[in-house]
Amino acid sequence: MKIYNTMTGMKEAFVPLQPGKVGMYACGVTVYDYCHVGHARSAIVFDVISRYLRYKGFQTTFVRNFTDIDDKIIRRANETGATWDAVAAQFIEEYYRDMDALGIARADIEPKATDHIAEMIEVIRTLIAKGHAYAVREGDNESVYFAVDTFAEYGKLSKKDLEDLRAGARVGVDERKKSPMDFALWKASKAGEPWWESPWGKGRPGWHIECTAMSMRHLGETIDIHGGGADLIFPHHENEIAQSEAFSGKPFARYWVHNGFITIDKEKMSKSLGNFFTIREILKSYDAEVIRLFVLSSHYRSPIEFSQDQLRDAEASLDRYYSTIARIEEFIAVSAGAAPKMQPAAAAALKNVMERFQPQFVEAMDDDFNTAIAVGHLFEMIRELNRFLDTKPSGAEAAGLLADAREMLRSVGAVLNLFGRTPHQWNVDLLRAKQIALTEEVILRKIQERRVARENRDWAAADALRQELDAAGILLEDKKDGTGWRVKIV
RNA sequence: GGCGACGUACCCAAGUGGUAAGGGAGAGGUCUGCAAAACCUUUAUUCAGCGGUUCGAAUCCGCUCGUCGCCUCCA
Repeated sequence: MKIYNTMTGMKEAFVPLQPGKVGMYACGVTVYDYCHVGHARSAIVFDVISRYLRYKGFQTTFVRNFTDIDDKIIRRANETGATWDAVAAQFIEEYYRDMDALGIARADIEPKATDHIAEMIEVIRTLIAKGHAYAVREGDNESVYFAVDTFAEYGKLSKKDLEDLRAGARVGVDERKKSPMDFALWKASKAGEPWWESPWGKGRPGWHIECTAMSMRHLGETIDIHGGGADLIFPHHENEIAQSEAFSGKPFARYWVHNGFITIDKEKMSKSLGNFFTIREILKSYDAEVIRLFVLSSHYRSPIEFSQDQLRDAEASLDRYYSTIARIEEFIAVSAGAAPKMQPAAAAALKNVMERFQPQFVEAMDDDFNTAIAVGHLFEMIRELNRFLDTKPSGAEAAGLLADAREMLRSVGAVLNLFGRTPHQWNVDLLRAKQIALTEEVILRKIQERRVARENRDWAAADALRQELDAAGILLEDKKDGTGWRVKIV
């Protein structure tokens, strides 16, 4: 298995610290607002990575944190009149609502920054003792900064040169810092801000220190995989490395994994640009699985352009998948008991694709979690299954083959957490996602009416019913043993 | 200004040395009472451009053009 490591800029063979075990930490969200599609991408990517690691047999411990204390949370609290911890609690809840909908599994450990203040203080103390950090008085309390000059390898992750950073510093230089690049480990609390008691008086943690404290507490001083969005490379992850390695003297993470952005009109989707869609907004008109497939159709490091067209593409692909599964189920129900019949060439072609399917999936995922290729193979299988069905086979052997194929798709789909529903459920859920004002009951009644009309060879009445449903967004499919319905895509 | 990505058909997208996956859209066909789905055919002698290395390059190197990201909070 190979993983692209941001640290080296290369795909590397994945060798965990302890054979068979993986410790992985992904930076989660700061809980001050609803999540947007960019957050969804990151969550989906690391969800799939952890699922795949388990699929490969690694005993995986996955930690994803919540940043529940920070300037933005405090600001939000001040704006809304709520307390800072109420804001955090609310948006953790909202986060779970969105992520649960998207099929993001809970991480094994989901720590909160504020539950690890003691660990952070311990790390900061040691860093001061080792000469890597210094306290600066601010009123009655002190702030503590990490002295970047004491960590010779600073910049190794983001490939930045300390001199360039200084020269290009765009932020107003804080007079109290020894060097402009020094960053806060601990912030003296200002009036009205939340605070914790510390050796430096009343204060609160800086942003980066929480990940060091939580990662070490839950996974040890060196972990296998540390991930997050590409925008965290600098300064967040760079600073984590500096403080963590200065503290422990050991490598902090062996593989650094960063997902690419979601863009709109080629620009990064972000709060500050205002060009974002919340997960919740998208879920008003698309099924959650559509978002998942949209994300997993590209490699996790590539930028993906967000648009309605893209979502519709993903929706059409999913519909194709579920339609094929529906065909298979129908075949098994209807034709399995019939006289055995299979065209040898068609059966051989299907068997061939089936044999290659799982190894190809593993090969794709082993190559830096290439879900785009994996999804490609999945749809090749779909095409082959349809081809086979078109040869009109029958009998138990054909049914067995199709059942095996369906099971393969299901088990591989589970790693991506896709394709988990029945075709019927997919269509029922689409009624809601597409806000179609018909219930399944009504649709079935219309189909019944149309059946009667067709039996009477009243084609005009039958077609009128078809058109009526079509106008509402429902397609009817006449088959040998009856008429089925599906939600029209696009 | 510094650093780093990326540029593959109408659209999306994989492909990091061996002769262009897959999906969508379009056109034609098979099937169908009409449809739909599905399948078949068709859409890049070519991978932003120009040079170079090589028996061989979309893949490696150089330059040019274009787009984006990070350098400040950001998934």
